[in-house]
Order: sequence, then C-alpha cells, then structure tokens
Amino acid sequence: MASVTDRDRTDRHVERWLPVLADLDPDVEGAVTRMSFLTRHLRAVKDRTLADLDLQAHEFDTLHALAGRRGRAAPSALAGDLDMAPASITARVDALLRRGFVHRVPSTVDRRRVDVELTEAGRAAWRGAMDVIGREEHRLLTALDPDERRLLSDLLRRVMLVAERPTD
Amino acid sequence: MASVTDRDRTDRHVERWLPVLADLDPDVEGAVTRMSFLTRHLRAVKDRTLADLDLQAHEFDTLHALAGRRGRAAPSALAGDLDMAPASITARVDALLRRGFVHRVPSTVDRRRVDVELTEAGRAAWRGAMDVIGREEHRLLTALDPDERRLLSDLLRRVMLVAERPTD
DNA sequence: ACACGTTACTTCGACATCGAATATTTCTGC
DNA sequence: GCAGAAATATTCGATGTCGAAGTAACGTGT
Repeated sequence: MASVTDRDRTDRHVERWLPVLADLDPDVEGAVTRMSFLTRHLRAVKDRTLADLDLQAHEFDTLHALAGRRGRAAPSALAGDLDMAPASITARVDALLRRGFVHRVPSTVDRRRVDVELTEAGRAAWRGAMDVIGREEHRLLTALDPDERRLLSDLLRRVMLVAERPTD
Repeated sequence: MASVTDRDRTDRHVERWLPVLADLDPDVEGAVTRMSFLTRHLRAVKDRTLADLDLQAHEFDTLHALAGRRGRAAPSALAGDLDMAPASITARVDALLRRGFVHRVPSTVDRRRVDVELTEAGRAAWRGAMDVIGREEHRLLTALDPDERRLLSDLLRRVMLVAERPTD
C-alpha cells in the first residue's frame, strides 16, 4: 500500500529543478508534470496492448473515431475528431483499406465527398481492442476510491473550463 | 466565473460515448480524457509561444534537457531524459549545432563519448523561452485555489505511484 | 447562365522519429 | 594479455505527419 509520504518521479523532477528555477510552484509543476507523464504512460501501455492484437495505435484511433460516428464519416470530420491535418487522414485510410478494415464510399449527393465506412472486419477489430483498452485506465484510477475519483475529475473540469476559454 | 454546473468538452465526450459503451465509468474516463486534453493544450500553447521566439518545441525541449544537466550531457543521457531513441538525438544536436546553440565535445577519458554542451547563445535562448513558458500552466491552474492545487497534485501523485509500480 | 469564392479530398516535398545495423572503444572473464 | 561481450554514437531505410499546392465540385450573387 502506498503511504502518504511516498514520493514519485515527479517529486524528484521538481526537487531537481527547484535550485535552477527558484520561482517554480511545486503544486502547479507537480500537477502538470504528472498529467503529462500519466498521459504518456497510458499511451505506451496502449501501444503494447494493441501490438498483441496486431494493431498500431494510430490504426486503432482511426477505427475508434469512425466507430464514434456510427461507422461512417468524412475524412475532414475524422481529422477534426482526431485533431489532425486532413492531409494525414488519406494515408491512414489507405492503410486501413489495405487491411480490409474500411472502404471508401463516394457520396452520391455531393461528389466532392468520399465517406469512409467501417467494414465488418474493421468493426470487429475495433471491438476486440476495446475489450482490452481501458483496463490500464481503471487499474491506475483504483489508486483512488470512488469519491476521490469524482473529486479529481471535478477539479480537472474546472481547469479545463479555463483552458477552453479563449485567451484574449 | 465558472459555475459548478458548467460542462466542458469532456462531459460532451463522455455523453456521446455512453450509449455505445455502457460500462464506461464517467469519472475514470473524465479524468483520463481531461488529462490527455490538457496535456495537448499545453503543448499547443507552447508551440505557438515558442514560434514567436523562433524556436521549435523539440529544439526547446533539447535545450531544456541540457540545461537540466548543467549544460553538458551525453546524447544517451539526453535520450533517456527526453524518453526518445538515442538515434533521434543525433539529428536534434545537428540542428542545434547549425544554429550555434550547442557544440560537441569529444570526451578525453572515454573516446566513445561525445558530450553535447550548451553555448552561451544556447543558454540565452533557453532562458529567454523559460521566461515565457509556464505562464499558461499558471493561468490554467489559477482555476483552483492553492489548497485545491495541492489536493490535485496529491491525488495525481497517488495515481502516479500505481503507474510506476510494475504491472505483473 | 456564369464567374468567383468556398469546400473537400488528395498529392507532393520536407521533416522528425524510430529500429536495425555499423563502427569504434571500453570492459570482463579467463 | 587477449578474445569476446558490452557500451556509445552514428548512419540508413522506413514510416507518419504536416503545410502548401493541386484538382474537382458545389453555391451564390448578379
């Protein structure tokens, strides 16, 4: 069991930088560094998990975005959801096409558009991975009890609302 | 002022996925998604801020890692600090070399090693950027008062300790 | 109808990153 | 001492991403 006095690598990080940067706020730096590290950790675990299923993270992410739009979406919509340049979607779809996970469906009403649609194989690959993804998220968050998880989520929401507000 | 009932984009994200994934824990998913988004947000703001100073994020990151080692380090040490492949350091150092921010110092005691050392220009570029970086971090975290920041940092530490523990 | 601006996707060239292979140097076991 | 293992940085080839330019189609105002 983790004692309240246990230190993590971020404590060491802050301790190392404090002499160099005197105006460092340990709580601000600690929160930001931990969010950054946890995000990277989850990404790394996801990479390894997906590798066992013969999927790359960016392949899964694309299937996931598609599934989130009921299995069919325009490339530009996927680019928006994935926070990527539209130009990058083309290569991703090409690769998924070669694996038989998606196909392109030219729109009949607007011939500029070429929707991307999940195949059955694509949906199966996504579902198979979804059964496994998220385990690590829950494992990490069991460090906190349900009330604390709610508290963490609520604190982060308030930070998010500032982030979403335009800077001016 | 943000009301306690204000919703952020993560609330909308969870709401959108709940019908598809019934076993989703809103607090777990909320916390993870918010950490991921905030990390990306800070990265984006850093990119824009550094662009004004004619620096790329990976250039600054390399200078920062060097500064954290008192201005001199082996490429493999930088690779470890930056969580990158050692092969990738070569190109970064080459680029910083062309800008006069670092130079290579062959070690006299171990002729396999070629330390990388900050020049005065490199240290000045780092310091100039450091004065600006971190503003956004503080801006976001002022959504919380000091006690809440401490609380957030402590909650995240406990999550970190689970992440750092080997999975087994 | 038609010209013009907008929208949507793709192609192209540049670049960052990585894993594997390479060259050189140091360390280790005997 | 010396042969083989380990360590260190680099080169090389492949891949993913992006911005800018290109191509095609739509929409609108006149």
